[in-house]
Amino acid sequence: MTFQERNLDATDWQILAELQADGRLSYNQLGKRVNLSPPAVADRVRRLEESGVIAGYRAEVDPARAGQPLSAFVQMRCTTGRCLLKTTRSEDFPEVLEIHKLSGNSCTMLRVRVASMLHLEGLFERLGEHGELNTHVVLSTEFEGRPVQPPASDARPVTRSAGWS
Amino acid sequence: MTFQERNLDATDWQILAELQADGRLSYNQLGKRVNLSPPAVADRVRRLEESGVIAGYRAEVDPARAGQPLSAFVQMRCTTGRCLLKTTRSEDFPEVLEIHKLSGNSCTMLRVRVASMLHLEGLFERLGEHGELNTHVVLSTEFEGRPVQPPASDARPVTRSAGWS
DNA sequence: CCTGAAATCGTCGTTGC
DNA sequence: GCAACGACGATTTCAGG
Repeated sequence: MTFQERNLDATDWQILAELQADGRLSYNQLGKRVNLSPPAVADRVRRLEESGVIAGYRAEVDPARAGQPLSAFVQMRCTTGRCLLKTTRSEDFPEVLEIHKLSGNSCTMLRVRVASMLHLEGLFERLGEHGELNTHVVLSTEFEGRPVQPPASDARPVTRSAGWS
Repeated sequence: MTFQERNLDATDWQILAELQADGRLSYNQLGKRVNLSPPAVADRVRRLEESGVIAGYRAEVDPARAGQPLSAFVQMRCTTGRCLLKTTRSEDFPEVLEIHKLSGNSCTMLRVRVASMLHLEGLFERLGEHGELNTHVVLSTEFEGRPVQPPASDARPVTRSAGWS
């Protein structure tokens, strides 16, 4: 699929907001909230799906209530030739929920989720084989999963005079 | 709601796996995949919802295709009395997708998402008012949103002899 | 937990603006 | 090109065993 960025109007963003809040809204209810007929919203939603803006629909599982209350961030500075991304497959580390390549000193940023401190310790030991770790245990999460929102209309974030400050 | 951790059997985990992959599965299709009748799976799903294991159903929006291709992690070391958590409301920073309180040196870990480098620069300047920043721009994301999976049956991650190594 | 029937919803083709 | 109307098919839900 070619990567074309669709032009989203206000109605599209309204639809995205509703479906990010409740992915199981019927086209009937969704149509009422955005002031469109059910077939009209169905058409728009289908276009959003086909263009990839809507990547899918997921049930959100509360990890704590599913028996995995501990999470952490792990910055990795991979040993040359032993980078986690190249020497292992994702199935070897089911506790790793996300892997991001970073700029800067750290090679990658990992997000992990485990059942207990014992699991976390064991995971850190296994990850340590692949490089230098910098771990941050999450004490609590203020919020996450905030919906993607339309960019601010005043697109210019700061006004500065030319030259160095 | 009291925080009771439900006992999930193999069928529950199977249901959770399917609904995390596709949150819009009908009870008909879901029943076929887990070998249950539609009313039976509907009952199980309803119990999972009411117990909070299933926190909700969300449409997953691809931020890049929605015009916000840049993301970053921000570790904050809040200035005393100016902690971001206490002096601002979340609406003041719509670019912040997640806020986690951390152990260790950093006060909090933020996950941010913006439309351009100019936005990112402006956001960093605004966040800088609240404490010391340590920013990590994401170059690419290997994967994220991996589903919550059942804990491994061999719950003991490592075997070690007593005493210091 | 499975089988049947009624109500609701999604889908499709058509028409009108 | 987009939105509203109407009929068919599927799904959800409730009753009973």
